[in-house]
Amino acid sequence: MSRSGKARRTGGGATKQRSANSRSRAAARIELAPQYDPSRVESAIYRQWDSAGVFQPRPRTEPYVIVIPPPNVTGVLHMGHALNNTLQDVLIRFERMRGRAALYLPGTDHAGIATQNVVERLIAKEGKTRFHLGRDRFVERVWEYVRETGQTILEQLKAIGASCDWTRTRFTLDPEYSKAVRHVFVTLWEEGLVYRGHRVIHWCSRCLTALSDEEAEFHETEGKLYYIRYPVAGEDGRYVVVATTRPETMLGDTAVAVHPSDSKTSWAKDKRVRLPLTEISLPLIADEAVDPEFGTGFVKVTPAHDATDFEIGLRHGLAMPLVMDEEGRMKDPAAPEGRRVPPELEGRDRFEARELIVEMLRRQGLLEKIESHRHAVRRCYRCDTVVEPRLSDQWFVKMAPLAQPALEAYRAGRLRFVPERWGNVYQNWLENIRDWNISRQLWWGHRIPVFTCQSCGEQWADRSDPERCRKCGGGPVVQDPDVLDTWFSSWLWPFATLGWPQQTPDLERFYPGHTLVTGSEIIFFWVARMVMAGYHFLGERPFETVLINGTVRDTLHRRMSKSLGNGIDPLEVVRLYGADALRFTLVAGAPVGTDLILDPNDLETTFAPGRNFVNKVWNAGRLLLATLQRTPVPLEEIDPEKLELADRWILSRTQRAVASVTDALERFRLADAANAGYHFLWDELADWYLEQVKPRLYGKRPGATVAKSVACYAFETALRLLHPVIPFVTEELWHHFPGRDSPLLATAAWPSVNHRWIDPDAEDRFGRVQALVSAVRAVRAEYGVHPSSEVRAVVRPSDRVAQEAFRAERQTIQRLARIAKLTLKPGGQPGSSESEAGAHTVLPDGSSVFVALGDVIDLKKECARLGKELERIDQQLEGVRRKLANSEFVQRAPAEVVDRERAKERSLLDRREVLATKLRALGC
RNA sequence: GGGCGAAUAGCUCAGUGGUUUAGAGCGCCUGCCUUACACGCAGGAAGUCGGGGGUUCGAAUCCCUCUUCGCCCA
Repeated sequence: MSRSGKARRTGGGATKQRSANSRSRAAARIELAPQYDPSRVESAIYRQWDSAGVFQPRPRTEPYVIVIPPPNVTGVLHMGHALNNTLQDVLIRFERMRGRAALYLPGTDHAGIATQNVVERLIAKEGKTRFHLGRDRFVERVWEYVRETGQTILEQLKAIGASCDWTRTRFTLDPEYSKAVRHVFVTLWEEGLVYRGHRVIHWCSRCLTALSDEEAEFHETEGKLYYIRYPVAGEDGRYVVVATTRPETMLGDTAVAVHPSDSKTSWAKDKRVRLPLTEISLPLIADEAVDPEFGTGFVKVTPAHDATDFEIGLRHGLAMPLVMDEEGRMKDPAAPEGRRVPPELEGRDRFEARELIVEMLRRQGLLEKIESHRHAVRRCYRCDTVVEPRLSDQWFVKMAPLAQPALEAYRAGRLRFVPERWGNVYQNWLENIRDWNISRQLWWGHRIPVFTCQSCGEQWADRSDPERCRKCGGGPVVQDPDVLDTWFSSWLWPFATLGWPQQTPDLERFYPGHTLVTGSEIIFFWVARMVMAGYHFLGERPFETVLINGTVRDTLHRRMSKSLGNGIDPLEVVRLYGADALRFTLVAGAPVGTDLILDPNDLETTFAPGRNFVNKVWNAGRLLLATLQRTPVPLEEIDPEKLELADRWILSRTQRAVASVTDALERFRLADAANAGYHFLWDELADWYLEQVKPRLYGKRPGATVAKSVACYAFETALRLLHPVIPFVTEELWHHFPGRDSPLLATAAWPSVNHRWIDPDAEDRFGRVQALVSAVRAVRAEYGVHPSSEVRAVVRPSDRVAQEAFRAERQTIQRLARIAKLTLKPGGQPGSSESEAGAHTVLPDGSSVFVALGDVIDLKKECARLGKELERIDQQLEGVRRKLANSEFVQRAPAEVVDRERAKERSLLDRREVLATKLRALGC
C-alpha cells in the first residue's frame, strides 16, 4: 500500500495543475472545484436546513417519529453514537422526503451514577468528597457541570448531519420531565406496585449504591475455589468441608446446608459445626436449593451476603448478620452470640481480608485446598468494581403486571424487532421478569417522593412536597434520601418528552412513535421497560419497530472503548473525510444485525472509500452542471421518439434504482439502500450513461436537449435517493441545479417509480452494447494495445436485436472501445473479413467479435486464449447437458427452470460453434 | 448449565422463497494524466462457500452432527 500510496500522492500536484487548466479552458459556467471539499460547505448547509425549519415536523401530515436514545449528559460523541444517530437520520430523512411529518426528537439523560462519578472525580482533585460539600452543594456542583458541558454531545450530533428538531430538546431532569417521573412513581405506589423490600441486592461499594440486576454485569473470571474445614462440634478432628469463592463472607455464615437427599453428606445430619476463626456454632440444615454436585455437597449459608443464601435463611429462620460496611470493609455486627469478625480483620478491605483469612485458616489447619475456578463475577457497569451482594432495604417495582401487556403486544405482532431474533431476547426476559430495584443511594437524580412522619410514622408517596403529615397533621416530615434509578426516568422517554402527563398537542400528535434504533445491550434496561411504561400509562405501544444496530469494533473485534484506547473520534473523521464519508461508511458497512468493524489505526483505508464515492457524486454533478446553459426541458415534455437507446436504458435503470433503494429503506436494510444508490450512480450513470451522453452534452452531436433532460432527470433522482445517506454533498449539488422543484433537497419529494420508463427491451439491448464494449476492451488490454491507439473491428451480431442495438449505438461502441472503424456483418459466424491477424472473441449472446491487431497479435497466444475459452464453455455445457440428460430433472424441476437450462444450452452451443470456427480459421 | 448467532476471495461482508459462470468494497497485479473525477479510467488474478453425514432431480442456501469463535441469560 505504501508504495502505490506514495506514487499517488506525488502524482497529485500534476493533477491539480491539469485540472486548473481544463477548468479555465472549458470556461465552466459554474465554478466547482475538481475535488469536493466537505469542510467548506457542511456547516453552512446545516445552518440552512436549521433556519429553514427543515427539522421541525411538517404540519397536517402523517407523523413519523424517532426519539433519540438519550446520550449521557456528560458524554462526548463516539462511534457508537455516530452509527446509531446516522441510522436514525437516514430513516428520518427518507420519511421526511416522503412527505411525512418527520420528528427526530433529541435530548440527554442525566445518567445518575455516571454523572455523579464524573463530578466526584473532579472534586477529588481538590481533595474533597461529596460528603465534604454536603448534598445540596454537591448537587449544585453537578448542575454547574451539566450546564457547562451538557450541550456538547448534542452540538456534536450536528456535525454528522443529524436532523433533530432542536426546538424540542429534552433532558431527563427538566422540571416538566421530573414531574412525569414523580407522577409515575406516585401512581405505581397508589396501584400498590411499589414496595419496600428487605433483601439481598447488588451493592457497589465504590459508588455506594444499590444496582439493579441489569446494572451488575457478569464477567467471566479466573478465580479460586477455597475448601474450608468447619469442625464438627464435640467430635475432635472431624469436620465438614465447604467450598467457597468468597472466603471473607464466611464470617457472616449462620448455617451449613446440604441437599436433603444427598447420601454423601447424610452422616452429618443434625450435627452442629463451629465457624472457623470464631466461637460461633452453626446448625446443619437441609435445603433443596443446595447443589449436591458443587464442591463437597456442604454449602455455607451467608444470608446477608448472598441472594440464594438469603432465601435459604428465610426458609429456615436464620439470623442475617452483615459482616461488612457499605464500603466493603470488614465490620463486626456486634451480635449477642459473640464476635464474628476477628479484631485484626476489623476495618480491612474485603479482598485484603480474604487473603488474611485464608492465611489464618491455613495456620490453623482448616484450609483443605485451593482450586482454580472459572466463574462469572458481577461488576458495577459504571465503575467495574466487583459487586457485593448485600442485605438492605430498597424500593422495588412489581413488574409482572407491567410485563403482561408488553409480552402480549410482541406475541400479537404489534411490536417487532429487526433483526427478528432479538425479539426472543425481549420475550425471554419478560417471561422471567423479576422485580425492579429502583432506589439508588446517590444524590444526583430524581429524589424518591416518599415521605415519613416522624410523629406518627405514616409513610406515603406525594406528587408535591408536603409540609406536614397527611394523617396526623404533625411532623416533622422527612423525605427518603435516595434517588431513583436513571432508567426509572428513561423508560418514560417516548412520552414524557412530549409533555405527558399533560395532554399536550405534541403528545396527541406524536405518540405513539414509530421506530426505535438502539443497541442490543439495552433491550432490558430500556426497550422492554419503555414498552411496559407505554402500555401501562398510555395504553399504547411507544413504537412499532425496534431496529437493533450492531456494535462498533476494531479489527481485533474488540468493542471500541476509551479504556482500550481503540476508539475513533467521529469528529476527526468528519474533519478529515467529511460527514458524508463517515455516514456512508457507517451505513454501507453495517448490514442489519452485524457488528461494524473499523480500523482505528488506518483511517485512510476505513473512510477513503466513502470519501471517494462522495467525490464521484460531486464530479458527476460537475460534468452535468458544466454543460447546462439553462434549465433542462422537463422529461415529460420530451418526445419519446427522440430518445436514443442509451436514454431509454438509463431511464429504465433509474426506475429500478428507485424501486430497490425505496424497498431496502422500507425494510430497514439501510446498507442495501446505500449500496444500491452507490452502484446506480457509479456503475450505471457515471460509467456508462454519462460516457455515452458526453458528445451530446458538449453539443458535438445533435440531441443535446434530450440528453440534458434525461441526464438531469437521472442525476437528480440519484441525488434524491442518496440524500438520506449523504445529505451534505447532495444538498450542495442540488443548489446548483437550475430548475429544481424544491429549494432544499432535504424537503424535496422522494422519487417514485414511473412505470412508463421501465423498458426491459432497452435494458436487454444496451446490455449487449455493454458486453461488446467490454469484450473489445478486454482484448485490447490482453494484447497491451495502448489506450490511445484505435483499432478496427468486425462484429457479427447473433440476431436481429443485437444487430439493431449495435447499429443504434455504433458511435458509442466506437468511442468507448476506441474503435476507428466498426464493421457490422450479418450472421453470427465469422467469415473471410476476419482472416487477417487479430483477436477473436464471442459475446454471451453468441455475437462474434474480431479485433484487427496487425503484428501485435501472437498466433500461439491467441490459440491458447480461445482454446481456454472453448474449454470453459465446454465445461459449462457439460453441466447443463448433465442436468438435461437427467430425466428426473426434466420431469420434476419446474418447467421454467428446465426452459432456462435449455436456453442456456442453446446459447452455449452457439458460442461454442463460433469459437470452434475461429479456431479452425486460425489453424490452431 | 441454558439460549441465540456467526464461519463464503488476503480483509470486511452480500448472497432476503433451492436451480446464477458464487458477488461487492478494500487490498493485490497490468496498462493509462481519455478535455467530470488519479479520491480517477480500463482490464485482470484470486474462493474444496469451516469438517462430516443426510434430504432432494438439484444444496453456500434445508436437516443432523462435529469443530472454532462471539453474544445473552443463570
